[in-house]
Amino acid sequence: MGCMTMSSAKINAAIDNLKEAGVRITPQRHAILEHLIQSMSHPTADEIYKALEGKFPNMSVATVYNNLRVFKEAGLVKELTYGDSSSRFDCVTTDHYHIICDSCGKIVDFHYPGLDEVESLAESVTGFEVGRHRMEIYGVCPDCKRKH
Amino acid sequence: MGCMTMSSAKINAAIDNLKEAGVRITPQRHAILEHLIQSMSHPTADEIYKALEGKFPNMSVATVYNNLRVFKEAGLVKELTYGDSSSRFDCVTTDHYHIICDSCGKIVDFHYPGLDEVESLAESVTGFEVGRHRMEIYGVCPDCKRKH
DNA sequence: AGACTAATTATAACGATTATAAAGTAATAA
DNA sequence: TTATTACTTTATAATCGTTATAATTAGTCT
Repeated sequence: MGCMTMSSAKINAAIDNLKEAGVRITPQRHAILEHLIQSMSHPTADEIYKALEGKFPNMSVATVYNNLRVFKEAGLVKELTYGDSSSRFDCVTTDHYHIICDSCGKIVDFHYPGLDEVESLAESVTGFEVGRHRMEIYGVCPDCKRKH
Repeated sequence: MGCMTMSSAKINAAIDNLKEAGVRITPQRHAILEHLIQSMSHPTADEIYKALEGKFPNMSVATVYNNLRVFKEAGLVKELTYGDSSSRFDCVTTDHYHIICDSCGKIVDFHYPGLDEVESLAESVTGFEVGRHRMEIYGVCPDCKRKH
């Protein structure tokens, strides 16, 4: 099974998901979703907008934002908010964390079993009812290490 | 030893720290630092600005931002960037994490030994040279639980 | 005091995101 | 099929946090 085939399977699954939620699949939505799934990066709204302006010369940047919100509400996409100016968007597949290069900004996924222990400690110490957590690791990626 | 005394000890320590780094202690800087240390919250730049406009009716919001940057560079203050619009600022005392209420936005500190294991796993899996990490836990605080 | 440097102020600019209103498109009902 | 309705996109303006700029003020050092 080739790479493109896997991508289109993911796209189809996502589209079915949206249809069930009563969301119309417009050409723009399809393209944004496709771009999110096929690009291995974690693009900003503007990057998506620019990547698709060839296919959709008249698409508005508001359409990108609107539909990213729709996808978020459907649980298909997560918004990643780091310190820098603009949000990045990540297709929700399996749970994973991100490690971010301080030097070039590259974001790499990595898996870790979970941090239930931290959550339950926080719960008992603070009295909160814990729902979720976020974690990012920062460092220098192999490429940037080599360059220094 | 009363609470005010402890606060002023912290303020003095912070001021000594800045002086050693060659930073002038202006009245504005003193007030911003004092507010950051004494307020138990994690204020935004605008909240600091508004809190001090009684004492400094002519202070510019740029002064708040400028000095928060100075404090950050001196290692006295950490900028907290969550998904919402504006950054929050936290005096660096001891290492701690934050737990945030999804309902009212309250931020509570909590301590946890550390997540060295996660860092070293990430390092070996990704080839990054890991420097630090951030983590936040989200949930519903006791007050908001009661209200529902 | 005089010269130099740093800090503050007021204001304008910037950039990401959101709101608005008009026009287009698809779904549904008569 | 046509009319009605709701949804979507587009273009544009507005908003808001933050940063840059230039002028003024204040502190430091001979």
